Amino acid sequence: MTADPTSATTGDQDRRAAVLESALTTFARFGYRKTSMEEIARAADISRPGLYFLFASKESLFRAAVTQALEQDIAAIEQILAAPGRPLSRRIVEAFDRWAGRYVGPLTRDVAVLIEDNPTLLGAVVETTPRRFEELVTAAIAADSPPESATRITQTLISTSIGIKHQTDTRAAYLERLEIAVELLLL
Amino acid sequence: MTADPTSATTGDQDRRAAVLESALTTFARFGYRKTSMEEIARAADISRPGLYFLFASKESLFRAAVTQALEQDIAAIEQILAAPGRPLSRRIVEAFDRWAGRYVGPLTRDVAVLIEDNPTLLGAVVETTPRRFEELVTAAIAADSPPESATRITQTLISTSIGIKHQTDTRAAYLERLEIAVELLLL
DNA sequence: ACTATACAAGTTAGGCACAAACTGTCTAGT
DNA sequence: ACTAGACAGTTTGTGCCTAACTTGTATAGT
Repeated sequence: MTADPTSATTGDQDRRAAVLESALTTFARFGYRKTSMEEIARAADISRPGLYFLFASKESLFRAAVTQALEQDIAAIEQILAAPGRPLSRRIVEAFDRWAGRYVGPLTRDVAVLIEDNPTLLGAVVETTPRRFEELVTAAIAADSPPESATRITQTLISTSIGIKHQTDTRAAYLERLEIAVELLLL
Repeated sequence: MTADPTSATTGDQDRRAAVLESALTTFARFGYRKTSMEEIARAADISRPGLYFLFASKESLFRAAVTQALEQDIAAIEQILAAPGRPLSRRIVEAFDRWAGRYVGPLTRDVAVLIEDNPTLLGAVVETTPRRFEELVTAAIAADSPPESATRITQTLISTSIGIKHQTDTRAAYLERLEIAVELLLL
């Protein structure tokens, strides 16, 4: 008998996840076109044919990398917003930080641009995930506010977050401005 | 004796202003580089050498066009915010509409990008005018709110406006979203 | 106070050949 | 379940040339 197939599958998925994570940062640094499969393989410490063993093509790899990052972000945001002890404004700020603040820094600040610039390469995830984020934030706010104004507060906060992302260069600056906006809008 | 020099000078300035206005829309359509002096002259219904009689170079023409537009915007915004009868939120919305909503439409939506893409061509106007806009809005809000929170409300509104500008395609959509934000932030 | 025409100097665009790099696949090896 | 190496077919970058265009100016005319 060989090794337990379940753990073997888990090992596969771990490897895939690790490759996708490093691949996304590589894509973020150089953009989709200028990132070669060789560079991705080197960053993941595997051979280039081995990379093709894990992913059928560069395009599907890119899709998987973005999808994984978005799903992990959504999962983390669900956790953050569900934490019962912390005040609402604190949870909202942390949710936005995970959603947008992560992608402000000089290194990975182009992930958002990367996604926006290649809409055809990515499936419906790019459309549905922001909507999911909006739903989560709206639900969290609706616990403390009338539900009708919760959607308006959420939409305004999302716009504000986008604006701040364009105005600031560091994650700290983004957070500072966002905290003010959340404080003003959640009263 | 020849014609009155004062009226002659005024005529010059009117012609200059009209040329600058059409030149700005032409720049907005094709960008700075791809707009030729011939096109600008044609749009202004004068000859190309005549254009050089009014402006020494393409660069100074561009600078003058942007400067004039910004100064006219600021002047109009001063008028809007100073109108005593209208409610504050209405005046704020109209001020932002003049400041940013004007540059959302499909035709002239790239004026902001145009300005941001050519920082070296433009002098300090591009830095000082947004600051002036912020000061005007802050002063208007400070009439109804504690001055300390007025600056924070203004900064947040500016960020929100930038975000909405990136999310919407039409001036009407921009206005709709902005009105919600102003209503939420001015309570 | 302009227009029309023309011109020099410089920049840009298009075409084309050729070298380099990239993707996706295969084979052999461990 | 991989790695190393190699390979075909295609895409991409580069150097170079020429034609077209652009800027700024000058001249003559009204």
